[in-house]
Amino acid sequence: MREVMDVLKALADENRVRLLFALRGGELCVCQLVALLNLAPSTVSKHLTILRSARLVESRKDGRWMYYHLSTEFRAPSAGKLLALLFKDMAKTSRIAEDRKNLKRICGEDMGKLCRRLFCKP
Amino acid sequence: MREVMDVLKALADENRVRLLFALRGGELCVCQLVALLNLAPSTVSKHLTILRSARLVESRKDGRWMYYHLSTEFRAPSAGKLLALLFKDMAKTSRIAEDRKNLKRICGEDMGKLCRRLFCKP
DNA sequence: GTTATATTTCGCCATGTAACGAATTAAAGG
DNA sequence: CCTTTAATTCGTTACATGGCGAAATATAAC
Repeated sequence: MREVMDVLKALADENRVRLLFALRGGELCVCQLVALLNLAPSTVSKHLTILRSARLVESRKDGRWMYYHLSTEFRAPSAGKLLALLFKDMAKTSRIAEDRKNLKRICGEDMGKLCRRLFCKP
Repeated sequence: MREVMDVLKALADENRVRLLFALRGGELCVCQLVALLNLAPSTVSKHLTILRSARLVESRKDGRWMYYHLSTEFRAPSAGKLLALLFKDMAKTSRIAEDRKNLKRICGEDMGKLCRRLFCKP
């Protein structure tokens, strides 16, 4: 029961659901996810840790950058199917549509500049 | 997004998931659900309210008794499928197995006695 | 109508969680 | 090496949530 509850608890926060949606298109760097949610890096990092503990995402380090992607294999049985269902349901909500638009712009930006911007938020 | 998040938040508590499981077999009276979870009646009532706001359960009043059952139609798209998936995943966890056993016993008991027991917990 | 009974609502407390900024770690680049 | 930079961990704060018991509500039984 613990494992499934971890998944359900991980899905109970809107920002984490937005992260999962963003990652549907492929792996993304933490700085891009920070730009998307417009939250403090430390906050986003914590959310990603929670998603990873629930086995919903995996990470890969490339130099200074950390990339996150959706888990290919889920320990919790059929969490993948659950996500697929969720994605289908929510794909058309306004917030997700907005995110998709923003993400397109963010992915077009230079990642160096993006990161520099992260550290001088007033 | 709000509607789906309501469902996900409702599913993020173990006791509420246990309630949903218990209701799979058909409608149950509040007092039976209280006996199952072994929590204060007010607490169980609150959980049921949350499940109802998420449109996961519906209620029916019969005299003094209030019966709850799983929603037949879910406002949040495919919440039903989501539940089905969940049920399939968790049916074999020990806690749920234990609940199933207890519920069988509880349903055999006289409901009047059950209710009387609720109000003299030390 | 008064009492008993089943459930819910309310007020409270303890714990959990999301957010931030500061400090820390890890890897490049000078 | 020392600095810069990307990400995480830590410490704190504010707010959400789960739990209880007491009071309120609604219905049946007397």
